[in-house]
Amino acid sequence: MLDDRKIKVLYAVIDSYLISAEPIGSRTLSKQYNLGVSSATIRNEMSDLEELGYLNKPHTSAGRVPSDKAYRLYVNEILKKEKIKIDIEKKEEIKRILTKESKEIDQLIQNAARILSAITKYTSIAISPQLKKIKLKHIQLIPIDDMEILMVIVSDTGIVKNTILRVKQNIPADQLNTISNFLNIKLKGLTFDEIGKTMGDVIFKEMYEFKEVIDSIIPLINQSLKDMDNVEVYADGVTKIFDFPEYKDIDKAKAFISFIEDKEQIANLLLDNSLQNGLEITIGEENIYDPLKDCSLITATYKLDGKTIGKIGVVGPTRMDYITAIKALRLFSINLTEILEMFSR
Amino acid sequence: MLDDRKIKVLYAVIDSYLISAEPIGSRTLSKQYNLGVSSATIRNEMSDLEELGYLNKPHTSAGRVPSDKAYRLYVNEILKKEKIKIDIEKKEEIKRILTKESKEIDQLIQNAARILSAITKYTSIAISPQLKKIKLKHIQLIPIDDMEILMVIVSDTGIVKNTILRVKQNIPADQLNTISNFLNIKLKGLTFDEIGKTMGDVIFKEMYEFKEVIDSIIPLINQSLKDMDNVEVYADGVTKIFDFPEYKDIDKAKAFISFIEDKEQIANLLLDNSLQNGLEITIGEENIYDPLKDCSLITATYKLDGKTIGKIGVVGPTRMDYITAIKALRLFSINLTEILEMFSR
DNA sequence: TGTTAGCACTCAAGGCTTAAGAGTGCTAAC
DNA sequence: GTTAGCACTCTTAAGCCTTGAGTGCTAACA
Repeated sequence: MLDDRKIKVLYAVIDSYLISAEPIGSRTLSKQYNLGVSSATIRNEMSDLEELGYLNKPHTSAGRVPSDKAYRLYVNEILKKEKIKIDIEKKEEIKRILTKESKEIDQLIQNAARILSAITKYTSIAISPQLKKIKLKHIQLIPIDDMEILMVIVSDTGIVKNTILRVKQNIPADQLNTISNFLNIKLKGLTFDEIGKTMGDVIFKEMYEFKEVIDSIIPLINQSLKDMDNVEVYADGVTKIFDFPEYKDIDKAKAFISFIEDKEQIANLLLDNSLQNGLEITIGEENIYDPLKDCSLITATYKLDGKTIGKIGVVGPTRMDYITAIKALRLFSINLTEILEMFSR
Repeated sequence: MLDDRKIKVLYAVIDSYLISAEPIGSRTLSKQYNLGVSSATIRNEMSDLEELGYLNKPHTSAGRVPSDKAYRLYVNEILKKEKIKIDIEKKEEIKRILTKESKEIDQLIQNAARILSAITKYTSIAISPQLKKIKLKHIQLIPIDDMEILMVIVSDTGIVKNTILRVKQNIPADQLNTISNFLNIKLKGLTFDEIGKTMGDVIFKEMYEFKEVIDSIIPLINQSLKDMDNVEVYADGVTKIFDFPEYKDIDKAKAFISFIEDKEQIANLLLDNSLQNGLEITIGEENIYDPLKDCSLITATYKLDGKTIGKIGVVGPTRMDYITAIKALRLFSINLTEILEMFSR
């Protein structure tokens, strides 16, 4: 469908537009790119490419601009050719920094978002792991006051969460200890999902002697688990969007920043296609969310125990430097997975 | 120095500018405000006011605009006259919402920032309490793995912090328990400041039998305490700045948003004058930080045990609705203090 | 003496026109 | 099939003019 020369012309247009953000015409193209044919011929090819939907004209005499379809072709080709080898040295350097600066997982993801944005010059977004998929490593109930119990939960990824449970009667420390130990034995190694389901059954049958105490605690634990299931959303480099001429328009910039600031929406965005594995690129109109319809979103997942547990990505104009962005995301995907592996050991 | 009529004219200019954001001329002023004199007289008064530094002219034929000095006069007058009675009903409603939606202190401050921004239509910023000033309620060391100990710290405001300590040798659970109990007895009720100072002394003398174990833990605990001393910074409604015509300029908007996004800078800003008590208003050039030099910043403190432990504020154009903002901040100051009181009980 | 009307003057902003420049599409010749 | 040439299109920037809001000064008035 697209012969060799058409591809060449198309790539030249894309290349030029990635750099300049200006529509390009046949004559300029023939001067700047050594295509071996005259501007008139290029003109004809460009006309064909427009008809095929790969190029757009902002107006009659303005030169042409790549369409989403063109970027899609271009990106698919990049991915196919595996041009994108990550720089091992850079990877290791970033891994060092991340490991050094991050003591817990939330911090790790936040730092990753920060560095990713700094490297790519685009806005970065990320979600921290969904607890549902993470395994319990330790649970402990600690008496604080007469009516207050601190519940501490440690996951296998090193995440620690605590909730203060307010109970109606005083529960002696040794009872709490016994209960803690029991819960540990029964629940250790289960995901939070599984805990949610089995909790009721197990407890009521086997811990009859502490029934009264447990009755008052169990709903609180369940509630706490539910509360914990919020994924954290991080964004960094939001104002980088101002660097792109396509966002010189204040309303567009506002829409973009407002969108990124809305953590809930970003969570939905990143949880879409339910953490499907690997690298994902959504170009322009392919995006569901309106403010992203002239952006491209590139995301990568990170894993633990072979299971995808979170996502990190960059957002920029469709005219973005896909190669750099893809490289960076591959790199972070691998690094995060490796560091999480270390954390959980 | 300023006679009655000058004040009247000045206030009319301010009033008009607060609403319209446009420079106002003598004729328009005389038509819209019932000042009882002709535009020519107003013209003379405005000329005087300009000479005195209360009015500025954007250019020769553009009408006049209040200066920072004018706003300062205006604001001082507002504060003096105590015009600003807070709406008890509204206060209680917000208190209800805050109490309902906030389980821990960080969440409380974040929610407060969110609601404050929604009410005032300005960008809000806040810092969570500085741990230094907060008292320890409970500390517990929990064994997790062979080489890992979880340290949980509960403050009197209900803040819970944990750190995983990695130690070199396995420490038996009962030893950890003994140490925990000892630490609790010795440190309970002290502020983190005081703990940092006395820790070394107390421990080494009295816990000789666990010296070896403690030697390996103490530095880790100290480090953790230091790590914890980061105040959290929250901002909300950042994009509200786009609603003001003075920020239609993209570079100004970028500078503003970049500034607000820089949490460290905001922390410095709010920690300035070291949490001096009460309401504070900084107008335009009074601000130290460049991006705020045409903004006004209004902050209020919140307290615990009579001690100021944090700050919340709004940032807007100097042309801001001071009365609403001041009312809102008074209200949040009181509410946060009251809710913290509840939390710590 | 303070107030006011009147008038000349200033300046920004918006509208119009024009010219320049980049580009297209078509045609005819190579 | 490729290319040169040309008429045509459309945006952008510059220049010019007009309009309108506003100022400051002067002279007259109460």
